[in-house]
Amino acid sequence: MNQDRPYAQTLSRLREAGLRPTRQRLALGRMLFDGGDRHVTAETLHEEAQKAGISVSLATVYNTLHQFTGAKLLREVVVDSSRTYFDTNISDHHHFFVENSGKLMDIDGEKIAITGLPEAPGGTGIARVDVIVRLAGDPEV
Amino acid sequence: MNQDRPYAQTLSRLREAGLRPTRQRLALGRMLFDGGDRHVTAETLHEEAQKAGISVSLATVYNTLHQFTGAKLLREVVVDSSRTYFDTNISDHHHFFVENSGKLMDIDGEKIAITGLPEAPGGTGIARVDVIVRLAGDPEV
DNA sequence: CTCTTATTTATAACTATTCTAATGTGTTGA
DNA sequence: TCAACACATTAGAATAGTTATAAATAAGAG
Repeated sequence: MNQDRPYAQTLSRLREAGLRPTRQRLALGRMLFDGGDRHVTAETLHEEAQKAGISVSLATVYNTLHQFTGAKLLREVVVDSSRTYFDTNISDHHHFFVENSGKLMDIDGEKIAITGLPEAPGGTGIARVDVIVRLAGDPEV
Repeated sequence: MNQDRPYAQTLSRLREAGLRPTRQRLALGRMLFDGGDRHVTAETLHEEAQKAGISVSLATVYNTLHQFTGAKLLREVVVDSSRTYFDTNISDHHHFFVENSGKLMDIDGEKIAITGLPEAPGGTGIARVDVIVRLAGDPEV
């Protein structure tokens, strides 16, 4: 897919977000957006970049993940108090979280319906509803 | 309530859990279980103890919170990747989380119904389902 | 009261993340 | 093209929350 213009997709996303297409952002953007939906942490993405021979500092990985999140290219997922996950799937959806391996899996937002939600307390509004289904055991995949 | 035997409730809970009723555990247990439902972090509970003139180290607060959680006297709530919250309400329920103040509020589990949950992937089982309703703005209380 | 073992404690260590200040790079426009 | 400027990247220091360590203390059994 896009063998000849491998960065075209990321490039236009960066442009729309008003982010300069630097070498680092292009490389990270491509790793994130070129496959299907992904869940990464700063550490895992940094490691992946290293292995792919891309020289990028951990600080830049953090910066980039946050900038992408601000630009709505990524979404932050809070499931574990010891790490921050970022999700390339920004559509409405929820998660399975395998507690002993730290693996996340998407659950299509349309599949799940939540009824009976109380109204937001006065002065506030609902920013988002997250459903996290915590799994015990090891998925056999 | 229990003016004359203020630690009786905590004492029996500790006994059941097989935890020695030490000065620190009794004091923390009382702070946690004597009022209504509470949401604390190690820091907030430690600070509260200090203010009440109870001498207990932060390390002990952490130990105690984890022991209480292990004994199912508390539940851990993951809503924010920078702190760990503990909830004295151990019945089935969900949460409002006010993002800018870090305040948690319970949502009765019976009020909410979730339909369409996919089955747990093979090899795993659902350990728990958490619904977090993230609120923006300031509750006018 | 004494022994044994669990508990507490101060403090060091650790981990994930953010900050800082210096260096490097993309973009603009002359 | 290239100078100049604003924006990015970087290494490493700093920070926050939490956990580990090892010595001191206190609870329970006899």
